[in-house]
Amino acid sequence: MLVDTGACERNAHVCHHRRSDNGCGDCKVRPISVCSVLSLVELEQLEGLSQHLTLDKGQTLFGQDEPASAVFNVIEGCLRLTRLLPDGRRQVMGFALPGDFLGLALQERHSVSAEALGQVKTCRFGREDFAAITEAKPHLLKSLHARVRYELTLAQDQMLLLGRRTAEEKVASFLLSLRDRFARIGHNSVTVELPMGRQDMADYLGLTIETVSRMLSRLDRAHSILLVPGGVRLLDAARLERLAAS
Amino acid sequence: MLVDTGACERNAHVCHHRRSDNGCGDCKVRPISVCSVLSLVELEQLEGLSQHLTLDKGQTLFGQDEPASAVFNVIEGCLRLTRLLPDGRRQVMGFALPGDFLGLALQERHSVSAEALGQVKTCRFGREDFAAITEAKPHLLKSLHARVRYELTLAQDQMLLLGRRTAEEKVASFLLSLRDRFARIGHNSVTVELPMGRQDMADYLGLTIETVSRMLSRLDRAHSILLVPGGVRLLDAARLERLAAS
DNA sequence: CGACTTGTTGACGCCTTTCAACGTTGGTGG
DNA sequence: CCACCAACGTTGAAAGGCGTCAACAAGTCG
Repeated sequence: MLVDTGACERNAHVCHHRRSDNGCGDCKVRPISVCSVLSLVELEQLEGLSQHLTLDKGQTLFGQDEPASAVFNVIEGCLRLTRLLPDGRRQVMGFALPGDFLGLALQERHSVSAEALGQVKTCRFGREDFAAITEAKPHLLKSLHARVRYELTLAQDQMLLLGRRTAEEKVASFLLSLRDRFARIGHNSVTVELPMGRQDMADYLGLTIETVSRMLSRLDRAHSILLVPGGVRLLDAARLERLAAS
Repeated sequence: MLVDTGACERNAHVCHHRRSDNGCGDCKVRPISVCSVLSLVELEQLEGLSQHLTLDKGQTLFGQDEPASAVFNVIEGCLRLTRLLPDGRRQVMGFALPGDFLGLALQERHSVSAEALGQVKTCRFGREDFAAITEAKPHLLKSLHARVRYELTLAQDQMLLLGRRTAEEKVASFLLSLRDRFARIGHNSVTVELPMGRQDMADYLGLTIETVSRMLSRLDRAHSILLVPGGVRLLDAARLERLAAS
């Protein structure tokens, strides 16, 4: 379980992008990322400082307690953000989707580790570079600030869920929030993709894998959802909302 | 449980402080508050925009979902930050101590309600005024940004605690973290004051009041702690650390 | 003192975990 | 093509930790 500094990027595919066809101007996630507040001129300045970085399923972008040498925009794919207890118990702090920014906390060391749940494409900025950019561009700092504040309210939602909700409420609430997140990045459907495994869901919701499986089965039997390979079809979202009791 | 806008300040003692003996220059919590990054000149500008506001035990500073019309520095006392589920279940998101800043999330509406656990003194800034100040002073924005980022890692700690720790670990961990927080604001002692009731601790840790009471009794019988009126004396902090398993 | 709030303790019950077995899927190689 | 295997998911039975219910103690305020 040891994670070296930079280990993450050893097997990853790095690409210093020049003013080519995958520059910032063509970035798929620009409108939903922190970069949305930057002008075209500013984006050109950014291009030289960023690298594209691709991870395969299971690879680690950065590890817990590892020096935070960079921050990332997620362009494509899904990552799992986890924190470990010394005895091996694991808490998934969240899942990062396209448009999300990794490294908001920007401490000396990463407080979580980030692992790819499938193929992932990211845009990497060195820590020093990024600090200099935010220093020079107050509106970017404000955008980042707004994002952390939003993350904080999400964390509070999760604290309420972990502390005061039953297993069934947790699972129902999780499916709905995932649907909403996918909707916000353009992937709008009654069928919600589940890029993470049952164990990841369990560690996110403070449950065991068996309980998650049982609750999904129960919702399926009640025709609230339909379990499909790789995801879930929400048949009765209204009932889920009632269960989630938000 | 209805909370009117401004209801908070109806019964509170408001004091527009002028360049008197309790101006920003003499502020007890300045070195540990967000204001620590401001120069004396800037503090003078601030004084006209701030009000002192005193609450008695049980009074509400602001309520959940109430429009966020102001932000606050806590000068003295302790507040409870809570979020409510429609059915009445409650999660305490945190406790605010002197030097803490309330309203960091700075959304349209407050995501939590803040209630005084004893007599509380705060320094109030109108939302518009405060937005203008941060707009004009980038270093204040950076200081606020650093604070939210820190809050976010604290929230992650709490998520790990809520999701993956046993009742005993939760209580032990809570006592230690409270000791550390008091230490950081100058109140350094083996006897940890508990300004909140058992129910508040329970709602913070995702437990019931009975379980909190039982765990405290168990730690007391094991001579790890000594229950004293209004607080706890930590007799064997090392054992607590081991229990907390951080 | 008496009513009320807050905290403690015990007995019991239930929801979730634990332990275990089985089914399913996907990749590999005979 | 299919046997084989490992990883993942599902389901059942039993156990246990924490919640629920209830009684009691302690402190507070009129």
